[in-house]
Amino acid sequence: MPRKKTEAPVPAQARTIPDRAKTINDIARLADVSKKTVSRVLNQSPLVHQETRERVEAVMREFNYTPDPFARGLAFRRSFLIGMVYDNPTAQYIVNMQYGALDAIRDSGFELVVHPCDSRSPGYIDGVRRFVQQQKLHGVMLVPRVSEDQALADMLADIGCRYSRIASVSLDEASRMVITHDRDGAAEAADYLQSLGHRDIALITGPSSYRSAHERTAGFVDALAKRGIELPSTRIVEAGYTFESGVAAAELLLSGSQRPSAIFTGNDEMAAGVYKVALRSGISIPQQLSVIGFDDSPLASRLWPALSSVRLPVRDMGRIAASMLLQPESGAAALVASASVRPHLIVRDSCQPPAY
Amino acid sequence: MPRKKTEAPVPAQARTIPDRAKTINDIARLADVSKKTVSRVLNQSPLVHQETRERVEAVMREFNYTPDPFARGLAFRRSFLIGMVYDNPTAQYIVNMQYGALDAIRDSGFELVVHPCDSRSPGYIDGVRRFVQQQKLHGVMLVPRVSEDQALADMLADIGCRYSRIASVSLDEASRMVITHDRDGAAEAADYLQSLGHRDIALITGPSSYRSAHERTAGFVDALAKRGIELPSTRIVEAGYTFESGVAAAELLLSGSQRPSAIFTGNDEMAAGVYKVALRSGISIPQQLSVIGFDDSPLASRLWPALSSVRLPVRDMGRIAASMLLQPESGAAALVASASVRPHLIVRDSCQPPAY
DNA sequence: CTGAAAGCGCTTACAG
DNA sequence: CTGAAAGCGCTTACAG
Repeated sequence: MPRKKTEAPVPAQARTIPDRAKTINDIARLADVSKKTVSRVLNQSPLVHQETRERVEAVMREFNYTPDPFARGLAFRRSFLIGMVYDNPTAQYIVNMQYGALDAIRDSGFELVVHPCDSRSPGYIDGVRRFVQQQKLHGVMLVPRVSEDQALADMLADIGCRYSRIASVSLDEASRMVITHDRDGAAEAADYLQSLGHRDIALITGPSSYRSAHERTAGFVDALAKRGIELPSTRIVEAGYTFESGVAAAELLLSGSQRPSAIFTGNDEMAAGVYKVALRSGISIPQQLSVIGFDDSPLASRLWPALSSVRLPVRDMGRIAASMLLQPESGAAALVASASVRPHLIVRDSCQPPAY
Repeated sequence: MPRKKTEAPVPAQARTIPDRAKTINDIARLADVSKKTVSRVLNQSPLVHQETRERVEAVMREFNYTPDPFARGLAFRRSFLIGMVYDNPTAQYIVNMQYGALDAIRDSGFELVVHPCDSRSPGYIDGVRRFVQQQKLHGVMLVPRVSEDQALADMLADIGCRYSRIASVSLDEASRMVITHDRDGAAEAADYLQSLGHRDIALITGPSSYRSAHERTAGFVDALAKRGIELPSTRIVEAGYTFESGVAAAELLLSGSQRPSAIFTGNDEMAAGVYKVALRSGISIPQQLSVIGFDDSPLASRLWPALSSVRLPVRDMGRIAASMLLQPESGAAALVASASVRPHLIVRDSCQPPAY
């Protein structure tokens, strides 16, 4: 790739590139085009002669040129930053989602900016708005549970900020949704317990205000019903997705003389609560009690016996949600087909047939 | 705070502010000063008359003005972004550190950009350099274990990027260090076990290439020695900071007929491995075996019996490390006094006197 | 298909 | 203590 030093009658001086980062002007001079043409190449405009484009690209590559994101941000009135907005899910969930988003934006020139917030505080939507407008974000990923807040989505649409939402069911246009189908995962857990022979099964759910909790509960209850098992309301306890609330719910379910032979919990934290109550009461898992969690957090394999749990492909979810933001408006449709991810049950050592 | 509409003989037209975000020009016009003076107020220059400053600030407040970070970034050749560079510690650690950093930059106009990397891959330092230069980062926080890599720090110094390092011991100038004193935390664990009456104690360490592992080991061994207990080399097993490696190490230590009465592990993951082996072998915790972990991860309280563990104030560490980057060069000294954080033992249910 | 001019919203020299 | 000019590195709008 020789530099065509002698091709054009450009004075030597004009070819002298200072020893600092190259700018669009340097590239233009070296490629014997105007900066506007370089800009066109940068922005993939079709209005460039193939030969010209190649020459410009060669120079860019030779000098390892990347455009200044701040100059572009100023001119475009839009940055090359993707925001991730979330409200306190578990740490592993956040981190996996971040890895997924970073997978998607790697080598794209975009970067990831994080914005945790408290969706119960009154000013949180304003906080997100300031964040988005101040940083001129290219787009934001909405993670459960803020993804379920229609007022937030409305605000973003209002200010013209693109976004993608990750949720257990569709809440928006397909091009903005990553649907996780939690219902199917819960159904798989139900089928598995039924197939092992369990009939007296209990359920510890997350807070009913969470869409995911609702979906997981419905998926589990419906799948059991389909196999002829009706859960009495005494076998369904609502808890708060926390370890402590799981402990309290388990105490309720395991204290009576009529114990269920299996418990499904809306997440792994609450399953750990069930473990605590069972171990402390001398109820052995899985011999006397089968347990299934949801999330497949690291906790699941750390517990003993290792907890069977429904895994959500969180990293994939993050990758897809970020990709949706990068697509040009028109290309979003192409992604929709893959924008639906499926949970599946990871079987470990916490279940066996009931001891009747 | 009435707008002094009639004070200066400015034509009405000049006071008409379009209905878009205010710029420095709008503020200048409204405050009857030049944009340069507004810029001075923005940058806290002392070269502004007190009265002028107050007038400008009032206008800024009235119109909720915040400067455009991209325009500033372009002119300053430096952004208002803080980078966090890390190499795969546990999720909770990362998330807590992020919360701490966000605590520090809240309302400062800065934002946090995350950059996980793989310090074993050959090009990782180059990757960080591109990240820093491309985004013109204001500074980066180096989290263990990348914080221990002198080559990384040298590269950053080389390109003139400010940074702060979080590590168990001092590795750099005081103004760039948050020192976590892991040694003291491990010593506290040793003292506690000794005070309970344990004499035959074992240690599962992290990889010797990690500075934190070295410090935790040294702190534990030295504190025991100071109390007259020498650990034979057979009681010290090096593992990999992972659950699985903890299982393997525990199998080694718990298989013989001469079992130690207590085990201290370099992190909670490995302590969970000890739990697994003990539970599966019918060794009851804490009756037959006391265990102490390090990190106080969420896992610690989820295990049963709840694991005593040494807590590092990770969020504080993140807050301090980010604050150091925000200080003007001169002000860094003021922070040094507080830039040293102390671990402490959280006592739960995993230890009791040995059953001799 | 290509380019010269003006502008994005700030700052750094340089004057006064 | 304050300001007019030029510039940061890109893009948009307009010509050709």
